[in-house]
Amino acid sequence: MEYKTHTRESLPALLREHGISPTHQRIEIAHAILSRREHVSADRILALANDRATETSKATVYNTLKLFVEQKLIREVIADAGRVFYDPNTSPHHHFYDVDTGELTDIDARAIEVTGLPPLPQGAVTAGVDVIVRIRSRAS
Amino acid sequence: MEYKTHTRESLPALLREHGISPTHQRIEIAHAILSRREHVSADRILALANDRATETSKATVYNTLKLFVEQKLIREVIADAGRVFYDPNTSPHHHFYDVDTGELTDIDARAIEVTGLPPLPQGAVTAGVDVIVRIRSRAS
DNA sequence: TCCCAGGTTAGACACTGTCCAACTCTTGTC
DNA sequence: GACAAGAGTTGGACAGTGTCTAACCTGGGA
Repeated sequence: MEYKTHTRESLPALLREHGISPTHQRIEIAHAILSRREHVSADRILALANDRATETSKATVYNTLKLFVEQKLIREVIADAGRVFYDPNTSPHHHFYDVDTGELTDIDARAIEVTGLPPLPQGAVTAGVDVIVRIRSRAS
Repeated sequence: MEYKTHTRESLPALLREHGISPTHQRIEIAHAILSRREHVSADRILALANDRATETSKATVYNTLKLFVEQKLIREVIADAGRVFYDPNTSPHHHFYDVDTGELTDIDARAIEVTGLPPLPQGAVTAGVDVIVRIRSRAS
């Protein structure tokens, strides 16, 4: 489970490797996600992308995130109702989700083993196995 | 993993067992979820509860679902961004989620084994482990 | 009967995400 | 460089899910 560090300069090449033509906006968005080890929401990415000069619209952020996910540059994590997190780490791993703070933390997939999965329904194909360990940090 | 069958007549007692005073609306809502083996969304529950004479408002449906979850009468399943499913089955189990159709299916927890969970962060308490196997049924 | 706490309600609101039609930018061709 | 065509971006309207609030109803005890 490794996070690579990316500078704005190395991003265009990375995007191209994933079949994405680099534009100003896409570089800002990629930078917002890939330059940190956190799991960020679309909301937050929109804010981060507009921290610098370039103005990036909400529509572009959503279009771009969808594109990045399709091209496997980032991953979606669904842990919370009504908010998707984007994960810069595409290697197989799972998550702790702190119900109280909304914080999402990685669990190395090599640590966890999921055994005994029943056969899939007829004609179905696995698209991914997500393990989310919900935790509470506050006494409540 | 067993589903009990509940009639409208047996529901008041069940609600009371869970510390919930039974009202017309709550019985309708409980019936909407517990009389079927499916996983229903809040949306659908609202429609089902209003199938019969009693009128039940959106606010009541949401209040009641939250109450039922707190009192462990039903369970929340977060598989899809922007929509929570409610599960009449509270015994430990996991889910297949069909990304194409939105269908949610049970996997008996006894079948699956999750081993090697790393220690929880300081002071944290497990609130549940969810395994969601995402599948695609359509060739796409 | 009256009172009161708990339960319910409509409707306004907030938030996340989608859609659309117009606009701008990039790229390839001459 | 000039141009056209396609790709990308944009604001704003819109949709779906869920929350909040303040007023209202209801039913059980004194």
